[in-house]
Amino acid sequence: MNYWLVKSEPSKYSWDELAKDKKTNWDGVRNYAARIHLRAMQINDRVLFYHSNEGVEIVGIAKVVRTSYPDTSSEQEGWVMVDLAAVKKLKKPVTLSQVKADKRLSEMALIKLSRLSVQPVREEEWEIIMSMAGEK
DNA sequence: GCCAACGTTGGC
DNA sequence: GCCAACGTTGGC
Repeated sequence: MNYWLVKSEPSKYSWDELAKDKKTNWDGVRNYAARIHLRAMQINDRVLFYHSNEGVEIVGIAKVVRTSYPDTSSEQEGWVMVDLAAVKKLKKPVTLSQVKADKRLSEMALIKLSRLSVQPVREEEWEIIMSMAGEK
């Protein structure tokens, strides 16, 4: 199983909306690096849900329920989306400043590639974040 | 193929 | 609202 992180501006699509919808198609990704990660996603991979701009924190866990398929929101060929389903809201959200403050997380794409909207998370990083979130 | 100009993302 | 970082575009 692989781990990922996706970003969303809560004013556009928040964790609460995903929790209410149960699942959603993760469309609108128009970045080549992000697309590579979308294509690599497998069913049941775990996905951290991050709120950018507002909150600036990891708020929940989602999972991949459908692997990549053509993004119908794009007029151009080639862009893809996946389907994500809500798994659970974190007991305690993990803020960007907490991630920045932990040396063990200093290699995270969230910090190093701050503009990448779909990014991989290492298993060690996942475990650290889970413990910060009070999930262990 | 280089690089300047420009647009977008996202933290603060 | 500002600005740094970075991706994309387009002229040469």
